[in-house]
This record gives sequence, structure tokens and C-alpha cells, in this order.
Amino acid sequence: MAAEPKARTAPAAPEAPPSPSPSPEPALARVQALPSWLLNRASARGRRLVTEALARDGMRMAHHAVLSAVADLGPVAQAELGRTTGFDPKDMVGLLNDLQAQDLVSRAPDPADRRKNAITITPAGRRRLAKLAELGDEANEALLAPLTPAERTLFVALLTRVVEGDD
Amino acid sequence: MAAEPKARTAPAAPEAPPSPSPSPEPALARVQALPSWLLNRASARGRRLVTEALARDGMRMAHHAVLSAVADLGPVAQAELGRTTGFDPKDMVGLLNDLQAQDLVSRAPDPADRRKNAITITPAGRRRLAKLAELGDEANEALLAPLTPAERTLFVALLTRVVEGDD
DNA sequence: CTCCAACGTTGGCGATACCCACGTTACACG
DNA sequence: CGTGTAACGTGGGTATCGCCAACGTTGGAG
Repeated sequence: MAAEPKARTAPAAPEAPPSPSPSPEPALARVQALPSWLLNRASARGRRLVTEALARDGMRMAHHAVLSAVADLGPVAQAELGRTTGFDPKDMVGLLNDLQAQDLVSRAPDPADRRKNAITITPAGRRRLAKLAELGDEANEALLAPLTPAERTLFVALLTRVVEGDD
Repeated sequence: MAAEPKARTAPAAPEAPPSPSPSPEPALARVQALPSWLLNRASARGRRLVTEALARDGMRMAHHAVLSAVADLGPVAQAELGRTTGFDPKDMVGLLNDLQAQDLVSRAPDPADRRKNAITITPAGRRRLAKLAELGDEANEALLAPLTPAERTLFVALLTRVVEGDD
């Protein structure tokens, strides 16, 4: 059954869409060339680089992002931070606990709305933020090391459009 | 302390490299423009798309990858699969359990080396693989929807080089 | 005044990615 | 021919990440 009508030297199945052997061979290569696969690997590498870069300061990527958001948005509520950075309110609590424990932000009840906490960055927080930005840039430069400067900007541009694809 | 020496209408700090306020304002925008940040978000989106695409078959991205590897490498040991796909041997056990439970692969002791399991894809596995590849392609097309065909190939090429950066 | 929505917080779940320890088996070296 | 080293598959355990459910508190709209 299913003999080889035209047995050649190369085991190539020219066309046979319905039945088995739809692809010549490299099913693995196909999967590993999938954008979703590549993005996963690249993301893992980036996370690893950033993580070990910020680990020296006892911080994680999330801390950097939240601290940046606090710096920008002045006194701001946790929920608002969660919306702008994309973190879950639950996780925001822990992140701010960490930042507050190191006096990088202050958490005071908002007098105008006592449900909210007014998060503000401290001078030490600003200093730390500058350092974190530097470390983050270093890690990202290592991440994009295989690309030329022109390719990097192009890569970031394409990546941005892919990310904005889900609105 | 630390009053506002120059209270203007716009809080712009032109230049002051060594001390605080190294950037005018958008610290958050800087973080969110970092390749590591973008890769994280893009990867999450891709994973979500692929996950929900393969969920209809009760499979995950890892199953697709492993099944592809088995299809390519013929009868192959689990450790070899782990090396080529990048999965931990521990996790490979569970993945193969899932695939075997659905008769997509067969797991037999290798007569030549009784430490190893000879993993082989079944006819049902080949059929399923074709379907998985189709679903995976659909999800990836949705992922790269914001890009033109030319941009997609370029994007994949750049991504590949970034991934290969860690050798 | 009453009801609904938002806030911060706690607890928990599922997936991913690791790392270590164990018994089994193969192989190389003395 | 032993003997030790290493690889294999497997189970157990840990850390992080993203998410959802519930609850008490507070603000605001009707």
C-alpha cells in the first residue's frame, strides 16, 4: 500500500496535498522559522539579559517600568500605573512594595480621593532610575549586538508595529 | 527639601548629564521603546494567538515543535529531542506523554541503547502535524498582519539573527 | 439615601522555564 | 575484566509571569 511509483535517489514527494507527507522533511525548521517561535526565543534572551543586568541592583524589568511611569506621571494612583504599564493591580502592589522598601517611591493616601494611593518618585528614586536606564540600555545593546545600527532602528520600528497590532 | 529653584510653566530640564533629570520627561516611553520590552509584548501576543489556535486541538506550541522534531529525526531519543528543540528533559517527558496518549508518537525502548527511548511519529501523528502546521501558520499570519509581505520576511530575517546572537 | 463603580489588597491558578536527585544503562580506561 | 564516569529517562521541586476572584473601603450618580 502506498508504494513508491517513482523511486528516485532523493526521497522527495513532489505533490500530495491530502494524504501524508505534506512537506518534504524539515518540519522542525518550519516551526523554528515561525515568527511566534523566534519571538519567544528572542524575548527569552532579552529577558535573561535584562534580568541579570538589573539583578545587581536587586531590581527587575517591571520595577524599571513602574519607576519610569511614576517619574513621568507625577503623583499617580496605582490603578493608573497598572493601566499605562500593563501590569495587573495585584502585581503592582508587590512592585510598589519593593520600590517603597528602598525609598524609591512614596506611597501616601490621596487627600482628594481616599481610595487612591498617590505614588511619587523620591530623589533616590530618580537617581536609581538613571542607573536602571543605563543598565537597561546596556543589556539591550547586547541583545541587538548582531544587528547594525540601521538594522536596529528598523527592527524596533517593525517590532513596534507588530506590538500595536492588537490595539 | 529639594525645592523648585526654577518653577516654570513647563517642567523641562534642558541639559544636566551627571545629576538627576537626565531625560526631559518620557522615561516610560523610553522603557516601552526598549527592544526587550517590545519583544516581550510581541512574544506574549504571538504566544496568545498560537495558544488559542492550537487549543482547539488540545495542543500547545511545544507539542507542535516536538512533534515536528520527531517527524524529522525519525526514531530519536528524548534527550536528542530536548537538545534540538531547547526543552528541558523533564518537560519533554510530559510533552511526549501527551503526544503518546493521543497516539501521535510511539515510545519504545531503543534496542541498540536501552537507556534511550526511540520516539517515532505515527500516521495519526503525521496527519495531526499537517493540521498543526496549518493552524500555526494562520496564527502567525495574524501576528504579522500589520506588516507587508516584504516586511515580514525582513522582520523574520532580523529576528533570526537576534536569536542566533547567543550561539 | 441607595446603589453601583472604582480602588487597593490578598489569595490563588496555570503556564513556562529552570535545576537537582535518583536508578538504570553504556562506555572507556586502568 | 572490573570500575568509574557519563548519559538517559523520570520525578520532585522552585521561581517568575500573567491573570482572575473576592473583599472591604470609598466616591459618586440616581
